[in-house]
Amino acid sequence: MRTYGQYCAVAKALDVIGDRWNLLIVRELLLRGPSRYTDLLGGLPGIATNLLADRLRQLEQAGIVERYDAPPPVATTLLRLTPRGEALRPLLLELVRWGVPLMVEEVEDDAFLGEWLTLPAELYLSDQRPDQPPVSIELRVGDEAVTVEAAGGELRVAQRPAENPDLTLSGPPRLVLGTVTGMLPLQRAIELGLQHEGDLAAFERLQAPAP
Amino acid sequence: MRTYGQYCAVAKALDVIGDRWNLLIVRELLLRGPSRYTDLLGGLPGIATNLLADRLRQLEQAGIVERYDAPPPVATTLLRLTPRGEALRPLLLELVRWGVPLMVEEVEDDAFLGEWLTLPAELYLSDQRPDQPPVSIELRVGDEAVTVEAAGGELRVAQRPAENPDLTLSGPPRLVLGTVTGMLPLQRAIELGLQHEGDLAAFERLQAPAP
DNA sequence: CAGCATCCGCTTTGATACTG
DNA sequence: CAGTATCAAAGCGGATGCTG
Repeated sequence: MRTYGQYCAVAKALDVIGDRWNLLIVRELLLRGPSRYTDLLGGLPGIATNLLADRLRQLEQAGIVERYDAPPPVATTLLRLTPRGEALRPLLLELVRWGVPLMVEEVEDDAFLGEWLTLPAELYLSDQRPDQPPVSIELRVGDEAVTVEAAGGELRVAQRPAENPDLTLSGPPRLVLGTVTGMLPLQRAIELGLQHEGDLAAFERLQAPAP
Repeated sequence: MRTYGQYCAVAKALDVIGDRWNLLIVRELLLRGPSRYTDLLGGLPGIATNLLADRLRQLEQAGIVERYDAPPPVATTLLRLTPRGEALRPLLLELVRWGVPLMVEEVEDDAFLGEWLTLPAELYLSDQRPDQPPVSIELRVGDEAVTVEAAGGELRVAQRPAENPDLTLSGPPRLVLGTVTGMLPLQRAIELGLQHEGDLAAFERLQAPAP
């Protein structure tokens, strides 16, 4: 393992998670939970398969990822984060917070997966009206759906279509993400082409006042 | 610039700050404030000079670092963080938080600079007794000193010797850092060779209860 | 000396092909 | 499905040279 050779906590952390792709692999495992090798490959457009194999070995040795044999219905080897790996969640959220302003730029031909909406949703949305009855909102980009549910002050974000959403927002990645993060006011996003179906007031319940 | 090509905030952030050395350069500028090129070189043991020049250009173009001409007493070009660069501080602190457990391992022949104590000090120490009169503690490793001052609920950490410290703690990096982070109880650190001079109670005022 | 640029041997990456 | 094998191209670290 290549190391910076500095007795500094930042350098030591980067020795372990600073290599290219490492934090994106952690992102995928955080978002998807236990995953098969091939699922990770699918969630990491652009990675070379030998690199993924390599990095997983590294991360396993560093105690961030572990392998285990899933019981019969699945019956294959799965990869998951250890507690030490889960402990990277706050770091990932900080990366999101700092990275979101970079998302205003054009998409060109970037890859996009709906699951990538879940971290920003967790970071920027919350239940502002715990006293009100639950609401559920579906975010749609292409054929990928993310469900955001607020109930009793709790927010739950899941990577699946909603059953009876109070509101569905759909459109290109930039508009949906911009709306979620508050970088784009809802009305402005709609003017720019964000599709909506249902009760727009449901969204206001989730949106924290601008920080 | 090499990019992951993913429309995801984590990936976009790493496109900019994920390259080797980048976050350590930000660390140095956070710790030292505006710095000359050569000072950065000194604070980054192991970096190749061409890489530093390269990365500084990158960071400048990304709006994280800026150059300016210092007025007469200095009379040279200095490098400093832009507000966008300063905004990386919470991320660096998360890296410290996650990285500190890696510091229990042996030092081997890692480089060490006293300034690297300041981020952990900020993260792990705080004024627990705002009502009491101010205290000042000096941390010493070799000939490098860091001063931690608590007064009225505020904590200030500076990279210089203290004037009239209530307490001086000195010893090898592992003992001083272990004490600051609370990984090593004070008494245990002293048994292991941490030197102290002054009022040990001053330290307890700064130490937050284990989280 | 401060602030780089150039060259060079080595390692890492990324794309593709192939295997149990 | 879950990787390994191969190889060209890019990046890295170290040394050295150039310029104000």
